[in-house]
Amino acid sequence: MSKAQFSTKERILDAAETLFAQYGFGGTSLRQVTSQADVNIAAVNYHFGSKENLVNEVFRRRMDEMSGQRLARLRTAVEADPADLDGILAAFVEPPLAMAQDRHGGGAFIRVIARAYAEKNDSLRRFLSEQYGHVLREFAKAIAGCMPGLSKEELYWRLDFLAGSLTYAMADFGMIKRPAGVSEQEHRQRAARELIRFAAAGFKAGKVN
Amino acid sequence: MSKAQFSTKERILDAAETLFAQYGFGGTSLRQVTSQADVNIAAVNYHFGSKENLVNEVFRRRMDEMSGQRLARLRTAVEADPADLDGILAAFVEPPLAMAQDRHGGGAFIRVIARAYAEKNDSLRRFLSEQYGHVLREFAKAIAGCMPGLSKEELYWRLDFLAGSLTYAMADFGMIKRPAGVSEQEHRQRAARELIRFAAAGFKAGKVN
DNA sequence: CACACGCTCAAACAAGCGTTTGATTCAGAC
DNA sequence: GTCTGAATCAAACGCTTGTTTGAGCGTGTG
Repeated sequence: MSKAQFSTKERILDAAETLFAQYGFGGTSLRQVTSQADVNIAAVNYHFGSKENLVNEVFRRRMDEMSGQRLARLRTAVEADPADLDGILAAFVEPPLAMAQDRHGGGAFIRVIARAYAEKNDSLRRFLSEQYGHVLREFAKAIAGCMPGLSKEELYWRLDFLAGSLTYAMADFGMIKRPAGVSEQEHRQRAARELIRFAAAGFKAGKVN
Repeated sequence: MSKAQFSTKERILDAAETLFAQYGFGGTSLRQVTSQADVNIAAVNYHFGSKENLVNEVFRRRMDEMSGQRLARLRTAVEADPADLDGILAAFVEPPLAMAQDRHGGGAFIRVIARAYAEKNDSLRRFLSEQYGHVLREFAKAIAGCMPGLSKEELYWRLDFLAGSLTYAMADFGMIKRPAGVSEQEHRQRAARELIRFAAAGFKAGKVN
């Protein structure tokens, strides 16, 4: 957090990430960002050009890392046992949840993703689907390998449901609150286990009708 | 939409609902609302007192209806067969989905709910949990009746996952798009069936660990 | 030393925000 | 006819927004 250790650019990105997670993109002013980053207000437009560019940069910084982790874990899971659905779902669910509990780096980033979907920023969503859509397709392929009876359509429905549950859970939108006495890390790990269990059973459900 | 047919208050509520669904609460200005409603800007504060009050009223108008439908369907489902989890989940899932496809009334309202969670408007969330928290508790009780082995904690986790999937699906956040040639009504019904199937299997999953 | 360049700063910019004001309109009561 | 009170209106309020400006800083090069 000290001014000496991190560059102005990094401090702005960190502050923006935290505040976007808390208040959304539209709900966060550049004055909030620059104040928290201990930086002059003009620095944002100097380093990023505009607020919209800042939003994109906040994403780019973390998204590559997360997608890479997901794909790497997917590959090792499939190599170990291509029929292990739980392993595949863990590869999908755990990197974002791990990131969510990582305090130093993008602990807030996960909530920013949820924001992005909720605010329906079309240009941002297009950016995400263009840049990272192949990750979802990889997972769909792997899951299809586990579940030969499942139609492609059903598979995508259920991936949507999983993504919804994950987003919701990660953003603390729901009723479940971390109880006192339980560390945040334990809470996140519990969430991952519960979600994997829930989703695995859901994916294994018989065909509708 | 004509000025003669609906009161100023109703026109403001309709316009606000539509715009809130599209741009969020913070992203919608009162000038947008009053312009779309063909009403003077001062009318909002005259009839509602403040923007925050307007937001609450947009919710109150539809939420009572939706909660009533959910509870009514829950009661008949439990009376018919207290062990029928699918019936209980249908009582939870179908009223909002039906509302989402109702073009005349709150077709936009469902997305407004998703917004509400995403924007983490604390006062609004408090309002919702105070006014409509008992509905969730009723469902939790009914589901617990079906699933005697499930701990209260796990039950709430899974309700959160269901709510996440439902919100996500209703707001069209996901990848699944309605194919050409499929009516919106068919699409919504498909969504309901798929989600119930998915969630029922998830609820029936064994304990974690 | 002098010049140049990357960077930071206080200050101002126009535009938009939610809200308030005070005048005006208009139907119904007496 | 007069009075009343609800409803609507144009205009302005003070404030915050994202962005721009131009001066000034410090560092490294020639």
